[in-house]
Amino acid sequence: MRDVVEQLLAQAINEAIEAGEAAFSEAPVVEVERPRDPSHGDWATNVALKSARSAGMKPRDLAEIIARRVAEHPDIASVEVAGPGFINVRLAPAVFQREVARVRRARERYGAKPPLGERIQVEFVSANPVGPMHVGHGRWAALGDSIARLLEHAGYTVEREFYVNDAGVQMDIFAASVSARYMELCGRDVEFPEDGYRGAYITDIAREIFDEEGDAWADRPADEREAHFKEKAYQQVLEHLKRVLHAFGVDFDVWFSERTLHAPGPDGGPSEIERAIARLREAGHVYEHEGAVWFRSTAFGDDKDRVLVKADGSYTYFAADVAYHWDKFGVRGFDRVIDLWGADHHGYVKRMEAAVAALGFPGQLEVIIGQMVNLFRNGEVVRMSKRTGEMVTFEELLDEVGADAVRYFFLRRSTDQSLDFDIGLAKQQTNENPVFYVQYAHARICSILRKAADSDSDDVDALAARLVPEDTDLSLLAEDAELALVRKIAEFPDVAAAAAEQRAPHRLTRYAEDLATAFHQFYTVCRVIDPDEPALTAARLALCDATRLVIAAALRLLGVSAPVRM
RNA sequence: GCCCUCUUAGCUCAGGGGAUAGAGCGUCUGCCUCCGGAGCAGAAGGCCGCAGGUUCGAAUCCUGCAGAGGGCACCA
Repeated sequence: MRDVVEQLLAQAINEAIEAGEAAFSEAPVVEVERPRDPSHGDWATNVALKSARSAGMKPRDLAEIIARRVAEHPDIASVEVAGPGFINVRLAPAVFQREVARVRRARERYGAKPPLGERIQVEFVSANPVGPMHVGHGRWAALGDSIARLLEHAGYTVEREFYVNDAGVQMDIFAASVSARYMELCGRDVEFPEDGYRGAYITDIAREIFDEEGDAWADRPADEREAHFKEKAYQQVLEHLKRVLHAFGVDFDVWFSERTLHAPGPDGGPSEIERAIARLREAGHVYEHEGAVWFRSTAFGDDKDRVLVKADGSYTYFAADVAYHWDKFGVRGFDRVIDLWGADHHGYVKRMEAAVAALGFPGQLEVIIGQMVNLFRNGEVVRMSKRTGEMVTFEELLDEVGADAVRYFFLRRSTDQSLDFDIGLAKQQTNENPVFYVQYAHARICSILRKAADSDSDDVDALAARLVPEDTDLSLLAEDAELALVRKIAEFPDVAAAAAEQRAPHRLTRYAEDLATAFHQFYTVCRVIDPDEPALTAARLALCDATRLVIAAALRLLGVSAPVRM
């Protein structure tokens, strides 16, 4: 709706120019906004304030000229010039009434853009496959998936990717830890690795191997045993990750193994890491110093240069990441890549951006830093420590609270804000819980549709189609509460577009709550089903149905279900 | 020491350079002969951390300061 109003105003300005009423040394750019105060109309623009100088006129005089032109359009109910030179526009009810029909036609595609032909990769979670997901990973999962949904809605072609760090030292420690627990189960006296993982899940994995394969591995050489256990345990953790994420409504298109970057090329040639470093070297961004190979990242805005190959000849984690990002851009050809990292990785952003720029894709990597989750239970902090193993895993949280509430709460805060999650509150099914407030509005509408159709069916789409014919007269929707609700509905495309552009799903949670409120207000004031007023009933059912569809659309972008009953 | 994020109502937080700064919770007052009260209406509550600057206009942009959290490896 924003673009329509902007176009209308731009057209009015052009008419004024053609009529010789105004001349600009610089072409005015029209931007409209929704006034905070509804008494100021549906949309407002400051174009007269902005371009008064280039027109050589007083802002208010210019505003008057534009306003007079705009007022002639049939979609405009009224125009006024206010304050220093704002132009406030009120749209005709017919504009909003048309929007109800548009929603019911477009359904979940309401506000969605046609394909732009631009491919974006969103990489998120990417937890080390050495243990269960923790609660913070859950937040990245909700965030990454919702951002992906928003981008798809905005017309991008999106791939979701999970980077599996299956090649590093962490994996060795992991294997050694499982091996030690296994030996304990076999009754052998072994020392647990000092830096090993002490979580109970390590013992669980060891027991599973023990139950399956007995104590046969106890007498084999340690490195052979650990190599075997590494793969077994790795597969188990990967299955765990996939299962939990799927239960959370998050499914990745690609699980990218770090090992493939270290492996020799298809013809036995250099690995992807070696090729990526060679590429940087050819571009002149690599030098040697004290036996190590360095990337001159300072040339691209980093604080200091970074090591790619250590003096002992092994690659840094960063070298693998350079190769990984070469693969994203150079091999797979994404137009844009969004990496979602935890706050503890923010120091890594500059060097990664530098590497991507050096590889020839400046500005195409976007790193989003998500803040942490602090877990509470009824006001008391729940401590989480991976080392000691005393932790609430994400799976436990999911089991206890449920996917809908967890996702909604994780998405309700802005990304750069750390999040206090209270398990007790999220489980509460009361008005303190915004998820239920929104879902309740949806279920309530479904109940109205069932009642109007005198049916007990859960197929509300079919009920709505039957109850509201195509030619329903929507001009009967004229009460304040009705128009306020339609206005809120009509905001959805702009809100979804802004949320996508800003990578900010939390805007949608707020919108969903506002929409639910507008519906409840309407419902309190207007009786929907009235046997004496069949035409009005049909119009109001159409409005209810449009509300239902938009609530469902908003929740879908958040990855939260829209229940038909509660 | 350097870098990143945050600081808005009693609490938890929204706020895309604009008009009288918003929501939820909490507190107080009302609304059920009627489609789901998991609802609705109203009241009280603010030096937008502090100080400068840019602008016709700043909670919003810039600089400095203070406070909170996180990060600073030839770790991953």
